[in-house]
Amino acid sequence: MLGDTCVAVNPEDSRYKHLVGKDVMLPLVGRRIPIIADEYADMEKGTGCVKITPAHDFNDYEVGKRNELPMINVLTFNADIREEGQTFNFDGTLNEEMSGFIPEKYRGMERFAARKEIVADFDAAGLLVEIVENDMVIPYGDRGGVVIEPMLTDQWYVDAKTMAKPAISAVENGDIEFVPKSYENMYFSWMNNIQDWCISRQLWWGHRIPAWYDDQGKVYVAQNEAAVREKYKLDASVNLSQDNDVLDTWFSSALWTFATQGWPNLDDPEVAKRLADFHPSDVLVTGFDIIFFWVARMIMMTMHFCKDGNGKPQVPFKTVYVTGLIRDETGAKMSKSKGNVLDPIDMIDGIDIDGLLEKRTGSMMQPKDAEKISKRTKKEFPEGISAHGTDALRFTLAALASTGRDISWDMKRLEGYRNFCNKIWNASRYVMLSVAGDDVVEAAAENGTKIVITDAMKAACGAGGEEAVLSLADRWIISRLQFVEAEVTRHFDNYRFDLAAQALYEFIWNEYCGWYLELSKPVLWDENSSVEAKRGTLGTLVRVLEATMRLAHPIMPFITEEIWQQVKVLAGKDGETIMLAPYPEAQDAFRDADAEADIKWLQDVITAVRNIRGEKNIPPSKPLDLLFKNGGDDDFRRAEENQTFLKKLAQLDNLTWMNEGDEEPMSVTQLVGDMEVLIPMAGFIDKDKEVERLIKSVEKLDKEIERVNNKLGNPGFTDKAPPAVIDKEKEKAAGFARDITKLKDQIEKIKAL
RNA sequence: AGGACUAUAGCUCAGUUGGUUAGAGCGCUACCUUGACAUGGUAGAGGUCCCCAGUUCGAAUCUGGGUAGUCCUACCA
Repeated sequence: MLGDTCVAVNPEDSRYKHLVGKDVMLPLVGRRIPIIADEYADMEKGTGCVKITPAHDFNDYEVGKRNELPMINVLTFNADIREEGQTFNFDGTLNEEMSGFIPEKYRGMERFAARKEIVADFDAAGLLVEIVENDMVIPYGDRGGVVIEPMLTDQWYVDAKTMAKPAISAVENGDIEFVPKSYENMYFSWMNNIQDWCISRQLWWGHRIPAWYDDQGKVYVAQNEAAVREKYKLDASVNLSQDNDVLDTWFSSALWTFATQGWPNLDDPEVAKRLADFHPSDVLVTGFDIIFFWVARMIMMTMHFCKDGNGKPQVPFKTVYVTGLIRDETGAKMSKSKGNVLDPIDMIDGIDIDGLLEKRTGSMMQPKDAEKISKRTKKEFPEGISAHGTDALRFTLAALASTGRDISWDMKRLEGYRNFCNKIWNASRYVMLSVAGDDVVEAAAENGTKIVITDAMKAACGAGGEEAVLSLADRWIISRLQFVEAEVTRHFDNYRFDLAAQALYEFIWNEYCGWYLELSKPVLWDENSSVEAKRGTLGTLVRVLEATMRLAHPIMPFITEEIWQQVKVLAGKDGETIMLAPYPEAQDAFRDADAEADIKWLQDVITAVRNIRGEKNIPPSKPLDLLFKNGGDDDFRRAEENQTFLKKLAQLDNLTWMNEGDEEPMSVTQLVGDMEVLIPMAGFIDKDKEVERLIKSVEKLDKEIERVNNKLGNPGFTDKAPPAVIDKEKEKAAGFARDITKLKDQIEKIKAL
């Protein structure tokens, strides 16, 4: 009421049209104020008339500016009523005409008391018609918890619209790229609607505003006081005092890429060189929630202050990699007051439940919150958090970092990747056991020392280039290593840390540990293997492990360094640390499509046998006989060449190739390509169950073949689809048909037995 | 209110420009103390790709509408 400078009605409001342009007398203060028409007044609300207080309300401020109304500041910095209102024109200059008079009884009064008093005085004067409940959202201060009152103050502003223009085009023309790209929309929508930026803050911590005032309040701006005196030719007789305000933290932060290199001391040759070398920088990694606050401001400020040799504005960085936020297991944002914050250190080192409770509730201001949080914490982590290690945490973050989405933290994933670290460690243990022998490895483990690498060990691995023969498995894993190297590199290049992590996981666990280590055993444990063959396998074990450690190092720095230090010499490498070792690069010369195809066949046969064991509940310890049937030349060759591998990994006694017309014993069958794998099971087989199992497979294939045939029978498909797609479908159909024929044969045979 | 994003297995998530029998890890089931590892091994079950319509020979994928959720911005005399 004390600061009102007009009454607004809606221009469409027929009730009040005739009053627009007239004045009313503001009660209590006796101020004469105009009635104006402004669409801000809502005809539906209340009387449809609303009083306007431009100095103490955001909306009213806008109305005031639109209608060029004066503004009257009636509050002190304590939010008490002033002795007299300060009256300004809409452009901020002092207003001499409108009175800022405040009745004596309100002067110096606390704001809420004054409000009550004014309502009471309205009532007493017979001016109060009714009091209506009105729900509204009022902003409260974070720190003090009191209602925030907008008011007029002097502040420093940056003309953001002007600065935004080059910053927008830098992203439009690709000088700066967001990853993922979709965040560019967010950036544009912010930059295109940018408001002038208030950069002054009333805090004690920060860069002080470089503005000085003389005793008359006249303002001078320059880099420092001496510069001010020189620039404005002020001698020592003029008293100068610097503005007490400091710069917005984002203003200071926006200087980061160049200020850290020594800007603005460009005359210093070292600073100039640093800027030339390191500016613009490459990649900024940040959360999407500060694209507005920081990223946009950095781009604007840098392009304003930094120019290249031709005067073209420099960007601060070329790529902005935007991460998601880590949320808790229920998807809620982590916050202290909710008590759902997980400290990375606790996941690395572990913490007991008491320590965790103390951490989460120790500094709570509200005791009732503390109780809730401690209950929740006890339920979620009854035993506290166990130690998982740095590498596991880092790997988990990489694996979960798919682009453009938040991460709901999953402790189970962390456990899985801790197990992965353990797996790697044990694989390296197997390699060292194979190279150095049990006694040496165990002695070293007991003493906590490294295994001393002898010349004999090096020679056993072929580290000096001694003659070696590679097994099929050796050639296969070397070929697969090329593949994973290329994959991981590609994913890193695309900022797909999740896919890089997945490729590493898949290769190390399934291919290297799951298959290759097992395939190395028949060679290493066979007394009849030649020295060269053993050297080939040992050398491959060691070299692939060494390269894999370098490949995984960015995501698991510690365990890879530890293992690398042990195996580097065996792999013929040297160097102080894995950190300085070159990153692996795939080499086409080491790719071996034949070896990959052969091993694929081997895996399929072994899996087929294991499948039969699983289905029929035959323990792995019981050796079986295996019959091959209907294979081609490749099948025959592969079976011949890989007898040792097959016997060891599938636990087989005899391998027999069936010829046309041979009597077929009662067997369980699996298909491997065109070939059939048979396990004779006279006496153990349940005829009905086996038939049932086979019928189920046939039914599944029938469905597939029906689908494919429908497709192929559709002229729309055969006319319009690309030939490659059609061929693929035809091939599929033929394959299904072959399989069905074989399975049906098998069903007949079993039924006939 | 305006804008953006998300929806795929019980859970956490992949699925590149439309053509896969829709994948991974965890969890689940059965079996296994085989000389790296039970923080392990082998095999397996589990999906109306939120709903509706459209485009197309063909849609988890593209378009429109709807539902649910998350976030940002603004405002509510």
